[in-house]
Amino acid sequence: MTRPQPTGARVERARKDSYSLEELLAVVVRVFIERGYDATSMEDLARATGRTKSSIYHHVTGKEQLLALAVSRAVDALFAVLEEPESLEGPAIARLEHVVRRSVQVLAAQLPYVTLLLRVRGNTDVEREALAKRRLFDRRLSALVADAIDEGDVRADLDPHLVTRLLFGTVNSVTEWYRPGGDHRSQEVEDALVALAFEGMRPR
Amino acid sequence: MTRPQPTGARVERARKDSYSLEELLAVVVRVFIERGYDATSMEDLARATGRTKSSIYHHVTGKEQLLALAVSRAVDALFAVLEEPESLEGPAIARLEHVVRRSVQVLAAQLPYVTLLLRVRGNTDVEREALAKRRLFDRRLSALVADAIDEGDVRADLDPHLVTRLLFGTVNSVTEWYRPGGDHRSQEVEDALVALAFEGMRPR
DNA sequence: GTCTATATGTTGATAGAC
DNA sequence: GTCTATCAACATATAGAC
Repeated sequence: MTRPQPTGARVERARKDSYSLEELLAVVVRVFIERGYDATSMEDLARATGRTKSSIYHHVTGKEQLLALAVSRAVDALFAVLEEPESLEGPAIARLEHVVRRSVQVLAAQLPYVTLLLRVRGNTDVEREALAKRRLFDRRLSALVADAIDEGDVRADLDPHLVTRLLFGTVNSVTEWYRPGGDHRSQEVEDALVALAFEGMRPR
Repeated sequence: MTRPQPTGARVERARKDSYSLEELLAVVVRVFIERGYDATSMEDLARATGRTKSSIYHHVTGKEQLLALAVSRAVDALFAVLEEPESLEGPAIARLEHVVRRSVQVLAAQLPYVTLLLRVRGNTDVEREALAKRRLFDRRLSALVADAIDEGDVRADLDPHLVTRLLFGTVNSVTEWYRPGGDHRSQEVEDALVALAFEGMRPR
């Protein structure tokens, strides 16, 4: 979903533009999350980046494109997980565990972008497209859970869709409190989440 | 947190005002959730309620008070759960299960208000106060989980705070997809969530 | 308790100088 | 590529008639 660098342009120029946009986006996303996308004005973004509104309009067509660029990073990273060999081969239960683990990793590594993706509501075209992508992702996960039930490795007494929703509700909820360098490390969260989801809270 | 009806006023009048505000609030909260609090204009609310902006200003001091009224309903309902006898007496594991079950019930019964509470970000005083209440609630839950670990009924190999966050992250994530009259009934969600949280996905 | 009309500020976006 | 200056649209909120 993200476009590769224009190969024809002078390398010096392309590199500089790209860096500029990347830098801009990092700041913008931080503000979008802090204040909410809608509550954030272009003036806020100008202040946060130390530039003027006009300068931002030189890089992007408007506020909505900034959102589009940000959520596409999250979407790309999450869908890439589904294409990894470990997500495609082997018993469904192992594929499911891999997708859960990698989702937590992506969430931690791309925290601002994933957070923004999960907060999208559907007011604009960009947001509706992002929601459509999320639904597509959910459908892939649901199939994985259903397969794991068929193979006898996930309990069959619960509705597969419900299990999917609760499982990835748990994964997604991590964006609400996980902070790099905070109380818990990414690896610890990943292990605890998998342990709880697969084995439960009670001692065995 | 919600004030009782003024007992001195004429009953007819008080009842009508109260009903009016309740009716207004129900519509307002629906729009807040649909479009997001910040993205919702007073004009949007006027249109949705079939009245004018001025008419709304006759009932409340402004947009922020509407948010305050809405989130206080959710806060009140959730804190009431913590004061129920089953939340205060008996083994910690049983108290924990009760709070989880009742939280899901409250979430389903007061879906719009709880949804709004969980989406609050902290831009205004009202939002910051709501966030403070949520932190207070979380601390009570964390103590419950810690007690259950001490009593040997929850596995001791995971950090209590982490378990709390994942457990109630799962509960809260239900607002993202649960709809009354939708695919799953409230009771089914409650049972599945408790089953997964306590026993895990794997067959025992 | 509702309305129309309007004050006052802020928004996203553009024009044009440097 | 950044700036200042500005626009038209829209925001919250209020005044005052009915």
